[in-house]
Amino acid sequence: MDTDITGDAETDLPPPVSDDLDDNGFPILPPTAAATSSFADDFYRSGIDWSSLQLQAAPPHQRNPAAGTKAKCGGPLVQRSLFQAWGIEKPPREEAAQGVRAAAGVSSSSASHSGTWSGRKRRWGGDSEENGVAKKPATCPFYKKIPGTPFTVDAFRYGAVEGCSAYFLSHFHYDHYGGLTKKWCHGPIYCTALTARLVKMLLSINSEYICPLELNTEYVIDGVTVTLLEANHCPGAALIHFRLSDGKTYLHTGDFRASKSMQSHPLLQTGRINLLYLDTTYCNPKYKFPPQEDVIDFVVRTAQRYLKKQPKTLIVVGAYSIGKENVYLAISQALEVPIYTDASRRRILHSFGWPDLSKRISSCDQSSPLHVMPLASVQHEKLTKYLETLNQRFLAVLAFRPTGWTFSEAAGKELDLIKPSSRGRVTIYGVPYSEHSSFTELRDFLKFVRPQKGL
DNA sequence: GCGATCAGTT
DNA sequence: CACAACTGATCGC
Repeated sequence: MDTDITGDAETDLPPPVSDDLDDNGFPILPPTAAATSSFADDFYRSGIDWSSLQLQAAPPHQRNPAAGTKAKCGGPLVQRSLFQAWGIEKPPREEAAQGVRAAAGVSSSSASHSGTWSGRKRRWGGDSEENGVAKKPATCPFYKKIPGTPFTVDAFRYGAVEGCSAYFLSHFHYDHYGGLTKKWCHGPIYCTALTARLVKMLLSINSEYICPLELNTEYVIDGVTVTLLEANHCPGAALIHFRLSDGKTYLHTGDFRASKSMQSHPLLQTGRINLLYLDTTYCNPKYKFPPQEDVIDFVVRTAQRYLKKQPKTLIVVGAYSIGKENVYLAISQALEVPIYTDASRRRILHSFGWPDLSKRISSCDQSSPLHVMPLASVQHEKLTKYLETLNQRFLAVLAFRPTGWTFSEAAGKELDLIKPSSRGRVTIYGVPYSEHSSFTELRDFLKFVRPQKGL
């Protein structure tokens, strides 16, 4: 039977569901006596879209009712191994530990997000609740709230969040802005200027709610000092650094790709992060991928090679709405050709305000051998049709899918071992170009940041 | 018609 | 395969 996680925040213990252990041995809901309010419990109970995680302090202290409240009892954080941090002994199977993902592709619903962990479907969030609990959007999960502040991050699908007077948006990807519509009226939205432009342009949010912030600049918002840092994820993506009036410092990474250069930021060098909200998409050593520059270099060399053999080759790069720009920008620069893409993407790319990108964008598909398309279009059948469309201007297609995760061991370490898939005149390369941190990058970042070491 | 949610896709 | 980030279909009003 379904339980309602949308219930009031005061509901400490939702009634147990039928199958209450997932494949990894996590309690879906604490079996009665399980007084353990472990991180995993809270995590699982809080629903959906794990957009960022809070690495909580060591001892699973006294059960903390209302997982979502700001009564975060400020327990110190100790970062141990990533697995230990969530009480995962050892991944029983391969997919075991991968999970602690932020922002799983789990949609807004309050249902079945455990799919990412176990592949088993489960429902536990029916809105139509029997016992008279008013139906409302799923409650904002605890890990999207910043304790001790009236802030949430990437929490737009819960209507007005109680106690929230400022809503932060880490970056403009659907799984993070989901819920934002032109009817938004629950409070100011803080984000980078670039993200702000996209929010306004594509979601028609009323300007009065949009509050752009410059990177690397301190703002005092509701008594909290807030600084946005470059996240190295997609254009406009930011890490959010909070300094509370009591001196506590929190870092919310959103989605990010950790890098050495990040470590030179003054705010991260103080060693004074009390609480870390981490993007752990690839929180498993099995995910390896090379530095972005290496992948870009590989893509460029490959494109050049194909063009040499067949000058009438069309190069296609797949991309989501935003992200992966550097892949096609690099090709454009190396081959000295413009970038063609459709009108809607042109509008988005121009809105970045990046002259080096804007000046290379073309609106004529015949004039450029470099086309950017939605990832979903980068498949043999669609590209074959597309090629016909272009009417003899091109004789072959070389396409890249920057996928971000590596299935083949090979691609992780030796790019030149990547085998393309060819059908007829269409060749497709999956390349491990990631805009999330790899496991080792995550580990190095944690070692550097050392959330609350020694308190 | 619109938003919210679910299912499906690469 | 598994993953992020959609996209489209269906539901409820």
